[in-house]
Amino acid sequence: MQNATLERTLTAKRISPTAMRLRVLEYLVSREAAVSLADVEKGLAHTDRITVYRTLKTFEEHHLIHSIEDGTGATKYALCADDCRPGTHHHDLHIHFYCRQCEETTCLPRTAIPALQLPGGYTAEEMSLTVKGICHKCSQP
Amino acid sequence: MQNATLERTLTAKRISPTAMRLRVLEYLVSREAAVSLADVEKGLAHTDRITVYRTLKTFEEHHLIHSIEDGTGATKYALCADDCRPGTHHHDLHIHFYCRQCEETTCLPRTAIPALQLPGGYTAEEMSLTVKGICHKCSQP
DNA sequence: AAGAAATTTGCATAACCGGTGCAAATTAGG
DNA sequence: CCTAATTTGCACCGGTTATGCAAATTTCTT
Repeated sequence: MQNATLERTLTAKRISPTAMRLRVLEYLVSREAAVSLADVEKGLAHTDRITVYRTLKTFEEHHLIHSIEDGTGATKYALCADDCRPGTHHHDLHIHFYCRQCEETTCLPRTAIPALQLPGGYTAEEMSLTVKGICHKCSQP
Repeated sequence: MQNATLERTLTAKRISPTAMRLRVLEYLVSREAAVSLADVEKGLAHTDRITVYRTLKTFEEHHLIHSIEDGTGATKYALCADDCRPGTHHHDLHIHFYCRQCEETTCLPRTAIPALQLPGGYTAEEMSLTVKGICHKCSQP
């Protein structure tokens, strides 16, 4: 992806486009599956783990990425959909699929979570639905 | 709860009723919300963290309790419903509710997860749905 | 363009959670 | 009651998340 495009992606979310952040974002868009902090650290040479950690936190605060708990112990991160801006941010209202074969976690944006009827008095603000199984790539014969 | 009742609960799941396990189980049934390893450690005096850890693992293996990832970083545990025995164990197929006010996680067994239609090629084996918001206790005026 | 202010980065360091190996203590079995 | 198996407690390890602080970079102002 063009550097100018990455830069516009950051400024659109009101994130100062520093060299570090451009590198992390470039890595994120190059990966299809959700990535962990360790993944980014390994994928980018000569980077400080703490800086990557804070970069991801900044991205998350500005709703450029969202975090995923897939049960592996390490928090994963994935780019938000384009229409995921503050105010209409739907808090990851899609399924996260963890494949126990390839051990990758992916977002399934086209699979909406059906509306739930919570017991009286309960108010839902966010929800996360993680499904574990075999993904379509690993199901190929 | 009577000690004999606790003991029967353990033996029914084929767990040897040692003193340690009876104490941990007594603590679990006394708590309404899901508890973390640290909670049990703090709730019971003169206990070794590792022993509690392994006790919880044993309980989980024998389907007496199930683990919950509520996004707080620490794994929580809650007693399984009575009909949750091996074979018909439904892998926590109910909603887990995390209240950001009281910071407690509870099971909502009467709120079933609606069936999902996954994209082609994907096979679901387990799933977990965690809802974050305000619980009925913290909604009281 | 230059200098000051604010932000970002990198290093040290630590808290916390989950986990393993091994020897002592406890429980179960004959 | 004595032996074998299980359980418990201590020492210790590793990974992830996190904070404080000084240096470097970026942004703002003149």
